[in-house]
Amino acid sequence: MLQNENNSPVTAPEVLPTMTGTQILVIEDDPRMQKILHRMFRDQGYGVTVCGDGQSGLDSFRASKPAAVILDLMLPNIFGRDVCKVIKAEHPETPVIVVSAISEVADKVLLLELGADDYVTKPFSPRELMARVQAALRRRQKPIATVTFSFGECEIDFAKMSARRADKAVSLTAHEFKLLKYFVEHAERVLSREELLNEVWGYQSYPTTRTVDNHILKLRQKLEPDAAEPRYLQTVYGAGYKFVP
Amino acid sequence: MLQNENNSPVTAPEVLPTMTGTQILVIEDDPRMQKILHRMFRDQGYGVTVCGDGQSGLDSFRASKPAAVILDLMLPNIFGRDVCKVIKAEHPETPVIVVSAISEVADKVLLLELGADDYVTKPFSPRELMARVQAALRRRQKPIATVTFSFGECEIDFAKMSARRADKAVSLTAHEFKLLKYFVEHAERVLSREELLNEVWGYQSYPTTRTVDNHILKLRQKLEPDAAEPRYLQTVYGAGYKFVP
DNA sequence: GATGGAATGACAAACTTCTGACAATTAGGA
DNA sequence: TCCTAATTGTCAGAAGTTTGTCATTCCATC
Repeated sequence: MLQNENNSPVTAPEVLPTMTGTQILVIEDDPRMQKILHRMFRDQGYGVTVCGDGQSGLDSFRASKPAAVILDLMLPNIFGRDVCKVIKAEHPETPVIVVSAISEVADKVLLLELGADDYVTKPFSPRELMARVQAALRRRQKPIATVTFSFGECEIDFAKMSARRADKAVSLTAHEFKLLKYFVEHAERVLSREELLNEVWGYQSYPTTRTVDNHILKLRQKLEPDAAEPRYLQTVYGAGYKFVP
Repeated sequence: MLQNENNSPVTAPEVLPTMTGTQILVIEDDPRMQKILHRMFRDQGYGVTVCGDGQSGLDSFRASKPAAVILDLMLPNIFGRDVCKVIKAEHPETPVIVVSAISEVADKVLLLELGADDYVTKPFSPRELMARVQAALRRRQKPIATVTFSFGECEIDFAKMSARRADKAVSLTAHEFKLLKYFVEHAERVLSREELLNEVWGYQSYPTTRTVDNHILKLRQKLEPDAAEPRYLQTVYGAGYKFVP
């Protein structure tokens, strides 16, 4: 279903069809290692993106905002260490686990100086890498301690990107999830449309504020008991919206 | 008069102290760009200082302590990167957003190494720069999540835009919150209608002074134990009003 | 092309703000 | 103390904004 299954190297970002699950970005140039890592994480239920070089890795990182990055330090084009630095600068919360052949203690220090969260030296056991990634993810999970969040008769699983209302599955789009997540993470606070546009939609696109309203509408229709009388996604007239669980 | 909501007191949950006109320092040598940036931030309600070179920029920075710095990397005299370094060394909390023609990843790394908080590459959309500045400012004030203020039997939460009196929810409009916030921030001081109109209503609109009275009336009705005998929002005959908690 | 999500535009509905009039109050001088 | 002028309180609609909602268009993906 994707080229990692055979042995050809992947250079362009390869996103898996199955978008569910926590996203892991693997930046690795060795085709064999690509394959191993990909299968490993996929089998554990993660979504995996594999990039063959630093540049496409960075691009993919910006595009998909993965939950964690596995980075091989031996990369063409850009040095792995620079990739690490940029990622850490742009998004310090994202755990970066470095895979390398380095064994020198001095170099390990350097590594951690780059901002890497952890490192695994080749050759490594898959289980060790997996354990370290999961540990790193666990450490980072402050904003939403539990991957699932409940309010009223709704239950949201942000990791699985699935939602249920009154025990019936409700399908939300990617944007709707993002928006809902931002609300959950900033519960009770009044959030202006501007802020929502910036934080949820990002800086590249500039939709009208009407867009926000529309998505709120959709969320209400899908999650509120009575969309006409919103209880959780409240309008704050003249200011924005706020989420009250 | 809508999107400057983000820097005006109530709509974006802001920190209590010093809410009047957030100051932005623009260090940019190109006169045309100076004009554009100046107008842009001014229109959004920010106070703007523009400097044409690094040295005066640094001087201004030290003198006025702006809330954020917009820095063009192509500067005469001192290199932009040095300006950035110095600012970050002297005052690490101040967000520095770099504007440059750089697009190379390697250079971006360098940029972030300098301590810049974000960067925008030319040509950029004004909205993107604005969005990034606002995002940077927002990030800086996160620690103070809820800002509540109490007086008498009233409790105000400016972040949630909610108010209670004697444990009963009271609904205030956006303007009423803004006004109340300004009073809270300048407690005990006599505030003239002129000042209130300028600071709370902004420079775009020019309502009559009767408007202020009306809003005071509303606030009194909603928050005072006896609106006819105001205790907290006092009238100072011939001068204005003052808030006494 | 067909599909589904996202964005936009338009219009009505909901809500807030403003205005102007008049009443009530205050200050200060006769 | 009384009177006058100025200032402030209060109210009810008018005027203006903001939001809900739907239909339509756009866009990318299949």
